[in-house]
Amino acid sequence: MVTTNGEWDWRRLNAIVPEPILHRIAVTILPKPYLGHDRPGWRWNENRIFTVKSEYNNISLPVQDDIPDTTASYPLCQSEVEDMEHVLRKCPAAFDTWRRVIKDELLSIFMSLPNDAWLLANVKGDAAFPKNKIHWKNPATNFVKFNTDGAVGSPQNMAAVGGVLGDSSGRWIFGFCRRIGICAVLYADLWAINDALIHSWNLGFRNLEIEIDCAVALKMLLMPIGPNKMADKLATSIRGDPIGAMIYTSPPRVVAYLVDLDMKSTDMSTAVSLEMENYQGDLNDIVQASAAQQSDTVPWKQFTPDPLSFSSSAAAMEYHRVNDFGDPFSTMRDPVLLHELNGSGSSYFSSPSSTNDHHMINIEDTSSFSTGGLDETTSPCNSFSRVHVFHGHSSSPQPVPPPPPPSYPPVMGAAVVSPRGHKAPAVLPSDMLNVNPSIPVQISSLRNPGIKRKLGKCQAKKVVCIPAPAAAISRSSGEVVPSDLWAWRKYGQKPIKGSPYPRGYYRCSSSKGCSARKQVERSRTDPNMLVISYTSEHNHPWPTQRNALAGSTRSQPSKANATSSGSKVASPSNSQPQNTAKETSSNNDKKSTSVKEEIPELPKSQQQTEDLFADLDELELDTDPFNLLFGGDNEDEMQNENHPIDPFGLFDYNNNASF
DNA sequence: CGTGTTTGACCTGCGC
DNA sequence: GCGCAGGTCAAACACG
Ligand SMILES: [Zn+2]
Repeated sequence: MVTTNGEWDWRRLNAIVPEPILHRIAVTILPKPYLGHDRPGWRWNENRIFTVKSEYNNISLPVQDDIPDTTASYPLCQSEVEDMEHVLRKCPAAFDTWRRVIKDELLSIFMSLPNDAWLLANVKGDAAFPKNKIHWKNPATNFVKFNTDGAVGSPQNMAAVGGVLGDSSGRWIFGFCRRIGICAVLYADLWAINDALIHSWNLGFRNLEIEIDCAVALKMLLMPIGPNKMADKLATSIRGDPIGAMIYTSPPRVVAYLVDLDMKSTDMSTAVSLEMENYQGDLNDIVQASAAQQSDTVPWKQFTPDPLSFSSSAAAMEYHRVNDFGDPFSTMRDPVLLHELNGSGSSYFSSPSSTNDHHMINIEDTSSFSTGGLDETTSPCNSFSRVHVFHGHSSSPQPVPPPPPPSYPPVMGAAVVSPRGHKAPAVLPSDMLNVNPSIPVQISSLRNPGIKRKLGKCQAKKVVCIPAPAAAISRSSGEVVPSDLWAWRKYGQKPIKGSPYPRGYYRCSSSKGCSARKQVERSRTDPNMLVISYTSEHNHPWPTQRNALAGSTRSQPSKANATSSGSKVASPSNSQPQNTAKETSSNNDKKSTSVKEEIPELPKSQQQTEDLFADLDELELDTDPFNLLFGGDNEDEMQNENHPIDPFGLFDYNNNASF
């Protein structure tokens, strides 16, 4: 079940192990040479050696096991008291949350309220206890800070991790997210920290502050290092191939908007703080989107990870360069295309893009695909086209050139981590970062300006390749084109010769005189990829108010069934009911109310494998424990308080690679 | 009623 | 000029 490389043999596992188990296996660390050999141990004793005393303690005291179950919720503390009050209030873990949320001067009163009054105050969102906002706190000068988070979603405990890297002035540097499989929140948090450390290392940052929101994970990481300590085991061994990784080296859509505000603002401090306050929610979105979206990248289905990247900074670009040879994820088996788009700030497509990377891709069947505007030579989408890089404007601390990967056995357990809200900057000496050079990522930002673009009328056309949202694919019919900050209105759909998938035509609907257009179609060579072609520029800023959802068609016109056979525009999906995907997300709140655009569906045969992940999109709803805690009250509060324009209320994150 | 999609008809450019 | 293919228009329809 393990390959010669010491990794899970997904081909064999896939044949005999049910999918839920595969998800759990995915987050299970295989023995590594530098971690020592696995050996059986007595779980009830700290040194893993069986003693009668330990067994007596085990059977006589209801003490929680110190190794969290990978499927159940982890024990927040070792307290024997497990009544409601303890769980909600007095448990150190719960208290830590309240301490961060409730204003300091009211905390003692809040915690001493009688149970019913306390509950009532929470349920009603009592104004007597205004909640703190959780702020981004900039790291110390010359430091960068990684804000990491792990989330576990409702179906099957599918977990995802994400992180956002910012510099001491609050600028976005980098972000990532990926789905890791099935595990507990604690494991997800640890994975997130692991990923953050690796990314930081590869970006060349050595003065790193990590902020996590999981006190238990922090506690584990700070445990003394010992051969049999759980902290050592976990902190030094949580690593492995990413399942589906998304890398953001420039702010995704929404954050980019705030970065744009930042650039236009004369009050830098205000703008920056606005920007960073959104990182919190954005991170959640990233994590959740990762869980929901990247389901086609699980290792047992597709033996390659699936990173996406949005580059803005020199540091990030350097990262890509570095990743060509030194990244811990470099064992990814398939080359990854880095599709690069010119642009700056909000104007992602402000200049003609001719920087497609043809160094690492295989262009298949070019001739048959290049029948229209979406010429394959201008849209290098194929099965390897997974990475997109956007040049942004945000500056970042110049990273030191990444040294060669350290030799084993470095120890990560000593990394200084601060719980969210605590300022505990710490230097991570290079030898404390454990980077596994056997798992590099093949991401490249090589430019090839020599590629000539075939343009219709000397009109700049920018082509983006993005992975189609898996959740949408899984549905039996209508799919969802990932929305971006712009409002698009579909005005046509045509079958394209040589491609089984029709092309959708969209124009900007937020401004009447705007000539911006976009075309969306599936890549013929990789149906999991969407080719989005943008034409013309918007002549207006981003819409700050989303149009009403009215008009979003949820069913076909009745005559479609009768006439589709003879229709010149008949598409393979038109006769299918198209309501499932939309209605699934329609019960979500503001995050999913953006305009959805229908895109051609996959053939039935390809849908079947995707159906296994049909429920993953529900991860978007309930994975944020913070929202669960406050029932959305806090979200409204945040919007009203400090966000003159709240992109999170306008745009969803079904896919954040759509610009 | 405003906004959006669907879809047949129409327009345009291109090759022959 | 003709046919083809891609792009656009706009009427009909859907939805809240
Ligand atoms: Zn526009």
